[in-house]
Amino acid sequence: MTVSVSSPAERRRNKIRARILSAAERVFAREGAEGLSIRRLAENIDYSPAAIYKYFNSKDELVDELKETFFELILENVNRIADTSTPFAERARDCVATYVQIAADKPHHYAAAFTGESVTQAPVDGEPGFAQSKKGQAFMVLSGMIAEGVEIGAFRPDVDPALAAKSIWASMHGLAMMIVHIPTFPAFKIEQETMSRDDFIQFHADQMIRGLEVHHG
Amino acid sequence: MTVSVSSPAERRRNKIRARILSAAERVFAREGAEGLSIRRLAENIDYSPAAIYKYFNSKDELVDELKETFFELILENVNRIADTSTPFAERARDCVATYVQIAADKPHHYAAAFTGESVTQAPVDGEPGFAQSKKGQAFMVLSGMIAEGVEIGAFRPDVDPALAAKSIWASMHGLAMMIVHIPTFPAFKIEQETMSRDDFIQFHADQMIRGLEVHHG
DNA sequence: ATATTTTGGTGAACACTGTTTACTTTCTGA
DNA sequence: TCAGAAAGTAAACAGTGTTCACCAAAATAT
Repeated sequence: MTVSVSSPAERRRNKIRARILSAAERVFAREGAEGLSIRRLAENIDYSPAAIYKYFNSKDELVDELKETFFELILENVNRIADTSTPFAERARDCVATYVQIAADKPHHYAAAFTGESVTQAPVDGEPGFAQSKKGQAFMVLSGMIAEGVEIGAFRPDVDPALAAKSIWASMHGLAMMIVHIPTFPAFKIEQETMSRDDFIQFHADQMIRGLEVHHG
Repeated sequence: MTVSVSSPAERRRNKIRARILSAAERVFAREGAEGLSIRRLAENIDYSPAAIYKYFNSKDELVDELKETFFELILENVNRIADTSTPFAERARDCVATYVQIAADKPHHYAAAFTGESVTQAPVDGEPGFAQSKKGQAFMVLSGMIAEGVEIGAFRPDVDPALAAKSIWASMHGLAMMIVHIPTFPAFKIEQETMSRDDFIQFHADQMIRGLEVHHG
């Protein structure tokens, strides 16, 4: 084993890999996976199309890496909020809100992160480490927060945190997907008089959390 | 104008159109839009690829028709349930459950119905009749049911039906998408001990509705 | 310093895709 | 019967992801 953790050749290679990813990121953010063609990408970075295959085994692997770093971004933000000491209810809402907002900011990333997940295709034995994936980690943070809510006494004592987390995650996901696919959501363009997107996100988060709260009528 | 509402030529044409759609439906259900190629489709029905363009202007238009009839299926079922006289709470849950279940049955249809909706692309002026589309009608049914819930007194009097409907629709949509993209949802394959899918759908529906109910503590 | 192997890069091809064009055949309406 | 429309087709265009044989340069080993 060499003593230097990264040889010059290795660093040079990583640099080019990063340049490819960076160029890919730019066009992917605007046009999604369909719009990102190997040939166009190669032209952008002034290489031959085949060269890219020296750095990535396939286009799918390349965009997988884009998706993973995207969820890393979500995870970082959500985690940062989850660790603050603001009141529990606010904190929970803020987590949901930033999750959805980041999704709305990079719609192609978010949609692809789930869509590409192989519709209907059987999981490849145990799923390649959902718990390890950034997506899985983001879910764990959410799940942990809900457990905290139960401990604190903010939520009904009979809620199963793992179960409730899945339900809330689904609801969050739904709102994110709606915004991603219907750019004007929650408006339908017919109606002019509607709540702003940010307000609606808050409203939705409240609605979700209300389902877990103890009924203090 | 001819006296016969459909000439023999016209009927023949519709028959072939239907055969194309039927063949397309079969492969689309299994492999989605990507797997459905004009050439394969043409081979299935024993025509030349170009022939299909005498019946449809583009592949997109063809699959749009598949998606629309799919949402027609959802609309019919949800409508049928909404019109029964079973207790309100059950009825509401059943609507959600069947919506999600039909989505789970034809994952490619459901995913495509939203995914193809043009991510991030500006709506083509007023959206081509969302209220007229089967999707829009399905939303109206939901919205109506919630309004009914408010009148009945089952829901808090301060809920805006249109707003709540959007929130619930988003939550429904999220669960449907989760199931579509993660075939084992709500399990993550790591954990063996989990609630069954149907039970989870019920749980999720309860959770959503609880957010609207009056707090009878 | 020389020989050898690995790496980075390429042009050309393969097997696909949706779509269009020019052309022929078939059917239909007057 | 005959003009014109409709139905159907082969071939090509312009893309796509990917692979293969090949070459040069750099890293490694002798």
